[in-house]
Amino acid sequence: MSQISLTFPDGNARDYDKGITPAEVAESISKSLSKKAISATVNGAHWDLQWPIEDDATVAIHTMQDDEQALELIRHDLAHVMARAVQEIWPDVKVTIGPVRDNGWFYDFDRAEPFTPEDLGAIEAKMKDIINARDAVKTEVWGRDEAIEYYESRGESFKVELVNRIPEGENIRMYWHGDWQDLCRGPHLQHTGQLPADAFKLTHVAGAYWLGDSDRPMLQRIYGVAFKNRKDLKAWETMMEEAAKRDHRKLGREMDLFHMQEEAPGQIFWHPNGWKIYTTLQDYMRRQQERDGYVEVNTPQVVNRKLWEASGHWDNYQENMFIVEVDEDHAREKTVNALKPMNCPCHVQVFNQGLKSYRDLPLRMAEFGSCNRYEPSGALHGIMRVRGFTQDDAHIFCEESHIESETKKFIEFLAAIYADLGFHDWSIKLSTRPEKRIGTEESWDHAEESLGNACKAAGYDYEIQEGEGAFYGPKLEFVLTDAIGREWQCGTLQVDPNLPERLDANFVGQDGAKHRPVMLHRAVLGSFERFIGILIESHAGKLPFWLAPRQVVVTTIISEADGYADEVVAALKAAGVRAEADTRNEKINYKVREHSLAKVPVILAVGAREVEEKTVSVRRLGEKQTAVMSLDDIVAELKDAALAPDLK
RNA sequence: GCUGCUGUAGCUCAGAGGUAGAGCACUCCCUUGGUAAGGGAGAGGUCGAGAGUUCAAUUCUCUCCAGCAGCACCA
Repeated sequence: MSQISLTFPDGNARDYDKGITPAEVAESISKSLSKKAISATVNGAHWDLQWPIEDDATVAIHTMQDDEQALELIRHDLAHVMARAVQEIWPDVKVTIGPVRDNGWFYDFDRAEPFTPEDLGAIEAKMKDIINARDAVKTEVWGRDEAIEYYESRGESFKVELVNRIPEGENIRMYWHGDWQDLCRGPHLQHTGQLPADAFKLTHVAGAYWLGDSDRPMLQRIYGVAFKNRKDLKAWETMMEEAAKRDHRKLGREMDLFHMQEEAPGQIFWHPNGWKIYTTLQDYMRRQQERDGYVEVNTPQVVNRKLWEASGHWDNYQENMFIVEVDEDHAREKTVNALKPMNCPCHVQVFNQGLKSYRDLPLRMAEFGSCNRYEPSGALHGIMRVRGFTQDDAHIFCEESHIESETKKFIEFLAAIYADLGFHDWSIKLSTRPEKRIGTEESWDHAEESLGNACKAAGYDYEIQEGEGAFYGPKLEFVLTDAIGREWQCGTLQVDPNLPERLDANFVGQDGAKHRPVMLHRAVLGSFERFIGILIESHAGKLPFWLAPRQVVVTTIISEADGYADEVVAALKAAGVRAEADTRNEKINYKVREHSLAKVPVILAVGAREVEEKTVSVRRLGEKQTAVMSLDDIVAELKDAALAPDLK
């Protein structure tokens, strides 16, 4: 038998028989390692302990100390254990796929009856039995026909399809957890006893399409989460509770920001408090855009379908547009309009008025564009995904040669705004040409290169999303991370040579001939509605002072201080601070509690002493201590704090 | 749109085949109290909408609407 040389992480190499498995390697090193081993990394690939090694390789044996591999295996093996538990309880259920995802896994099942929350408990209990049984995991490579015959004989039609989808030349790997069998890529643990019986939880059931295709049958997906130990599971539960506390729908009600109701699904009734956030943010954005060389326009809401046909939206998005039919007197046919789902075609109309010269480019045309899209009912989510929204939209009409410099300028613009808004952790994704596309390879090369170069020139790295671009051009997506680590795609920049072509936009070049401009669609916040939702959740409602809708409440301790409270409020208002007095006949405890819950950043209390000394007792949100300050000092401080970051 | 679940007072929720209840919020009264709920009284509901079963429906059935969790979608 021929020998192979295995190199270990410490640099030492040893010769072994060809075809040796990591399990045997571990055994050769030490008894305890062989017991603790969970998997290996062989030449960079995550490797099952049972898979043979055929050539010289670098080998690292993993134990539960290696978080990345341990979690991957725990979650993956639990997916199998759950599927086994389900089939042991309900033998007629068909199994499909069960990958690792986020903090756990899911597994999709085909079963006529829906799973109930009580079922989840029963499955969990059965899973614990399987873990306690410490059943060995075994694996074999099978031939395609053999595997298909096996699954057909068991009526596992979804597995048959999966086997058929495995590309030629790839191993068809069969796994057993005890007697229970599944088709699986692996790797897996040595035995189910290596799983933590107290660190997983089945979270919920939901429908999911087979292979993610809405034309295919809907299966039942059971989600689970799993960690290395109970402590980590608890931490996850705490984190989920924290996220629930931050839910913008809950905070929106508690802070009296907005409401939504049945008669206008997917649309927002902004209350005075919420609208204050909105307008403050919009005023800020308007100042930024003016400073950065944009011109602001405003365009119609209801536009004849002819324009949408010309732009191509009618063909692609008719289903998602609000159609408005107008039956004009004496008209043979109704006029068909659509509420605008986006602003770009209208912006091209503005561009097309009058002759444009190359000297006019780049032309940066901005609009706080109110759009309406008939989003599928299941997509709606609070103010984050709505049917009526306003984008901080702009289109930069430019020449191809401007793409790079305009993109760099935009990235710097966006970076400054995110920083002002308190988001310092964000990243860029570059989506490149998809399979179905229009335009020449040269123009794609140029556009993709321009976007990449612009990122580098602005000093940012980017991640490439192969084939994720729009059919007409590549795009950048800007993803920010919020205070509890969740990611939100907000900003975007898309290169579009198509729409100017379709809507016949042109400019007179230096050569006196007509040329086609390129459009860059771009947004920083995305939509105000969604962005405000993100702000609320990221700050848990405790917005930065300048954005807080109610900045100061002056509470009285005794009614004799009412007049002074009004004086304090007047002084704050004169300084541009949003202040109100609370002179209700309630105790200070009561008032402090109420305004704290409403997330008012500063509570000023005034009683006999304050009236006497012309001071206020200052209590800041989130702090227990209070401090006495002179009226002049607090007004000066809050006057500054109330200014938007760009006005300081 | 699809699967499952939910819809009772402003909010959070309980309830039962015989037309409803709690806490908080609200109004009034007492209380002037020093930093996260002082006390008392009162008012408040076509039980999401429509149809069906029934002597009787808010409760059971069906349809619709909306919401929630996923999936699909997101120009």
